[in-house]
Amino acid sequence: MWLICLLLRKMRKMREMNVLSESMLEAASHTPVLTKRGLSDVDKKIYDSVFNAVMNQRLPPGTKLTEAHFCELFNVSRTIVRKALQRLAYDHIVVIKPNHGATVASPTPQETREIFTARRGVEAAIMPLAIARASKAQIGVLRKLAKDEHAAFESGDRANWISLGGAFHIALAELAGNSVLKRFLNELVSRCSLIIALYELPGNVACSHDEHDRLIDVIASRNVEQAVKMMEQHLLAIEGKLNLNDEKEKINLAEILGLA
Amino acid sequence: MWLICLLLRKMRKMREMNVLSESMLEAASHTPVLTKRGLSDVDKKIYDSVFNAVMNQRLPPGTKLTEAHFCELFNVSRTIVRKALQRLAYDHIVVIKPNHGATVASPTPQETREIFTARRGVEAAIMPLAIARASKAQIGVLRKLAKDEHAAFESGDRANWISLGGAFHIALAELAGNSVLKRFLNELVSRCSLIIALYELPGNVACSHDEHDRLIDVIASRNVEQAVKMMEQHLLAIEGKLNLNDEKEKINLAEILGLA
DNA sequence: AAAAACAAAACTGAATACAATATTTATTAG
DNA sequence: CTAATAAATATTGTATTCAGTTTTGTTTTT
Repeated sequence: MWLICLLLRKMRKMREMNVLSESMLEAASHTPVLTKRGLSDVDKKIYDSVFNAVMNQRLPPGTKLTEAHFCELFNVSRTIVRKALQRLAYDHIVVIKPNHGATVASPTPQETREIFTARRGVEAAIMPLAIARASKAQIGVLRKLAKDEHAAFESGDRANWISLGGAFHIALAELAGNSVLKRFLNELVSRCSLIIALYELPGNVACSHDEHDRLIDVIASRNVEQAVKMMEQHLLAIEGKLNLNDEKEKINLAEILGLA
Repeated sequence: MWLICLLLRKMRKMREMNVLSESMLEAASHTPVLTKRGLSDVDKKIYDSVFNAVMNQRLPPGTKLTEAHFCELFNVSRTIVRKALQRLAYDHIVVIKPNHGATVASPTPQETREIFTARRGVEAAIMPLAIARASKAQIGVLRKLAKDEHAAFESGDRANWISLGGAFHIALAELAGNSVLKRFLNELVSRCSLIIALYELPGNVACSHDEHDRLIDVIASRNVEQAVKMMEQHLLAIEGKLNLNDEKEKINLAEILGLA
């Protein structure tokens, strides 16, 4: 009995205490020490490096991000590292607990539902603006993105494909020409990427290629009402494919231990 | 001729270089040095103090916020002050320019339009959620807020009245039960308060008391479609009362100098 | 007298140092 | 050998220090 207890505790730790390995952050150091002036820029590099690693699912949720580690990797003081981590925390990519440092966020099912609800709202607000400003050329850009996404899917590059799926939505926000909504969507899309990494049922697809294509068609036809509706359906479909029962953890632990 | 030039330069400086005076931040120091442990909390105090001062229009847009000043006021090191200022910058309450420090944000007309557009979208997303969860008691809370708002208006306490006007919308977001949308709206409402301070035509009212009352009626009747529409109208009305011509500055300078 | 150049002060940017807290490892009693 | 305890280590929180930049004030030059 105590053995199971011990194992359970260990399992929980293993899950929560992923450790940052350098391979997770694509070689971002190699700072050629050409920082002419005191100008920083490095904090942005750290931010992007973590952000991209999370988006591409190289940094799994729960991974501990130790400040000192980044100091080595980027050759800066903790001052800079902390700045980057605090910004990441603000964007809900990482979570900072006082005296416990930063870890990659792992949204709960409840949070997930809230995020998707918010995203539906924001994308609904974006759509009419995007349609109003969509030129032939810009629709071409969207089509290009959908094509790339399809290619990534075919080639089996799952991480890249998820990333491109997000890029399509970001491009739409860009098109809308509202920097506030774009920033909101940016946060939501990246958090959704995190969520998909956490909750997507294996073998399932997050965002089918055709749906984006059909969305582009409706946008091109400038049918606002239909476009908004289709976007909502699209997002509901993505959410529906997640495994969001709140008892995920329990179930997993049970099956890992070969019980039940 | 050079005198006019000099005056113009001085005027511009006066406008942009408001100086933080302690009276602007309601007595927030008085730290009884009871910080038992290293636990901070102070950065939140600084954040709130600035935030409230901006919301209540005690800190006008453009005011320079010097780090050292806050160090004295709150008896902490610049580390803490910087953390608070960076968070404020993230929420677009203040703007940080490299090597120039933090100043209270002064949104441009273009930004203003984007903020209001975003706000219409976010509030439209919030409304159905709020209606779905609105109990009798919660509607009572809304009515109480509207009443307080009316009282503040009657008593001529303009700052408090604007603040309460925002509080009504925040309460609605709270009711919706979506923390993400609530956070978005929080940012938008506070930025709108800033904007009203900057752009509202004197003698105009930002948010008429009756409108909130009528909104509550529609919410109580659970008519989602009508409520969304009314909210949109309400926000458009607020925006419409602003003086958003891009040449505001030029005009003001000219009339200040008594020319034209 | 106006403009330019220089000097001083104020302020921000970033690294380091020190203190507090958490986590791990070692130790010892049961 | 387990469980509890204590030391050691690692990590975060905050203050201080030094360096670089901007602003301000003064002097010098034309």
